[in-house]
Amino acid sequence: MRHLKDFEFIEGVIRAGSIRKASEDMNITASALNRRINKFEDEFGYEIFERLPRGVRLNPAGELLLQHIRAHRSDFARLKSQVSDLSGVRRGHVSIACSQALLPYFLPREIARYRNAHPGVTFSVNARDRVAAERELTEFASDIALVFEPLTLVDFEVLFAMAQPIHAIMRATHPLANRDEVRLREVLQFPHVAPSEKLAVRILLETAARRMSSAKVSPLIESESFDFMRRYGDWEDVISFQFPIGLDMTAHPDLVSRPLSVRDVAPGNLLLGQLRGRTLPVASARFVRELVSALRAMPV
Amino acid sequence: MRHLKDFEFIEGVIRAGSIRKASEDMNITASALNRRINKFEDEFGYEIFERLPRGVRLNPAGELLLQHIRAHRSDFARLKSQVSDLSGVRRGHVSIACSQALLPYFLPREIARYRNAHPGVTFSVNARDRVAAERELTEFASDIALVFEPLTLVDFEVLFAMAQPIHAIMRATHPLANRDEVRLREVLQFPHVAPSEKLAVRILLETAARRMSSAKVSPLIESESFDFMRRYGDWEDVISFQFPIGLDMTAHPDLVSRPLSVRDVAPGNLLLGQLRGRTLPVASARFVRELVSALRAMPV
DNA sequence: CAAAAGCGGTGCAAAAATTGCATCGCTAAG
DNA sequence: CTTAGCGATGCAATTTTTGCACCGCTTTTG
Repeated sequence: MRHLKDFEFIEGVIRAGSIRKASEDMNITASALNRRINKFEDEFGYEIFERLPRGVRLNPAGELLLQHIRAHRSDFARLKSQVSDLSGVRRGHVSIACSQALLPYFLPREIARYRNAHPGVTFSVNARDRVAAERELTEFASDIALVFEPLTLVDFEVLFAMAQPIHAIMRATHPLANRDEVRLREVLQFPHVAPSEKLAVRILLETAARRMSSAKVSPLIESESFDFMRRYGDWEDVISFQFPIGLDMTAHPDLVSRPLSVRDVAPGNLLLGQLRGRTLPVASARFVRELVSALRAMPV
Repeated sequence: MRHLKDFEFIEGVIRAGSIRKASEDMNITASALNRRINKFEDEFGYEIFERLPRGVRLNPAGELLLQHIRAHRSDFARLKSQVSDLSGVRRGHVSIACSQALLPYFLPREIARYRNAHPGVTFSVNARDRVAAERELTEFASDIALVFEPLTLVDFEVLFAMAQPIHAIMRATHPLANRDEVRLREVLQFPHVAPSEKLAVRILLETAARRMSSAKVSPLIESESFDFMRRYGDWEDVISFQFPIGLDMTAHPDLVSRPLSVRDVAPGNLLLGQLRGRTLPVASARFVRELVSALRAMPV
């Protein structure tokens, strides 16, 4: 597409930090690229780059332009998706930034179901913490986010919200395994592992523990990977924590999961969201509808 | 701006209805224009025009593209306005579609006040009936609309609403001139003039009259111009109708305006609105804020 | 019913825009 | 103080776009 060429070059220069570096990445001479940039600034009426001795950097006007470029690219993708939709092709792409808990069971199941009905639709799925997920939305790098406890909510438009209590996962032989729910103070007295500070589970646990004098989160092992922590339980008798949407206990008959009492620990808020004010591509919008009804139908 | 060139040509072809006609309007040969269109369709991946024996017409994909073009043009204008704003230029343009009642007093005063603070900002102000105003918003031909009783409200995002009772304007010597408010049945028994069917005042009057058996709107003169109707009162002793925001009785000491009783006639809803979901250029957005506070401060 | 008028598409050469190469002047790192 | 890396620029080569003439087609018109 002709019009987007300039935009691509500009983004390339931003990424590379200098015109010369960018020119190597993009099969073009530095001089030609330089002239394109200068010409664009001329026609645009304002400089968008600061010329530094070691390269270029966006000035405030350029920052605004970059935002426009990203918005335009996404709009254009949506247009194409609408057009191919009305020609019956029913194609499209959905990009999702999500919490780890959605990766093993929930999203594979839902995406498979959706692709069964719409085989032309492709997906990108990436685990992101709550900060990164919000940033990806604003940069139009992801269409939708499905994360626990997003941080700022400034540009995050909530499409669906759902509370999930944290579950403690332990061996079926564990002393606490026969309870219906477990108390935080109890569970922290046993050896346990916990996710790292930037993950919602840990934050909720810490917040709850701070409210109690004698309780303290002191994990034997800290990790960003819930997968790792669950598997570590095969080797040592420890308690781990996870949201139930990330669990399928039938696959592990020797393990049990018990909810932490909501009297102790606030449940995590799973939020489905998009960039505020953005109109999603049709494929993404339709998938969101499916997700919402699937989440609604979830057992609590 | 290079990227917008294709879009301009496409819009030209849509306007002209044929490539040849458009080519005459736009200083380009038909063949060159034809090739641009074909090339664009190639790169876009879909045809956007139906080829008819007497010209071309948009197909559904083209309609979507047209919407995108308009949105993009407006976005780009907003970007420029933001950029010039941060370079301290404080320029911009605000286009308004409004009811006639706003033309003589309210908008001139508010625009003058605004331009006093921001001399770089220019305005387009055009009287439009409620149907045309909504269409202009969707076509990005106007940034904001200020109209009585818009029709569909589908794409009309209400930014501020305010009810105004219809006033009857008569000579100070008129038999009804000493009332605080007048009843519809009374006023219709005197010679009166009324706006035409597509204007909100008339619709409200007709709706009210239909609810009464004996009352009927039977104007001596019908006009789309409130200015004309008011001036006609200089020559014949007739009652005319208008919203108070369009009146300044101090300028006409021989005339009085009396509200129609709200028991008889529903007040008109003056709605300030924009295209739903659109982000306005900074100048327009700021002017909207001023308008809202001015409307809020209006005496009822 | 045939001629005319109007339409979109196309081959080819001229014109215009873009690109690559060599090189300049500048600044900060070594 | 040298040097490496940067953006800018003059000039020629190359690619893209345009204008002209003309084709095949359909509808209008006399």
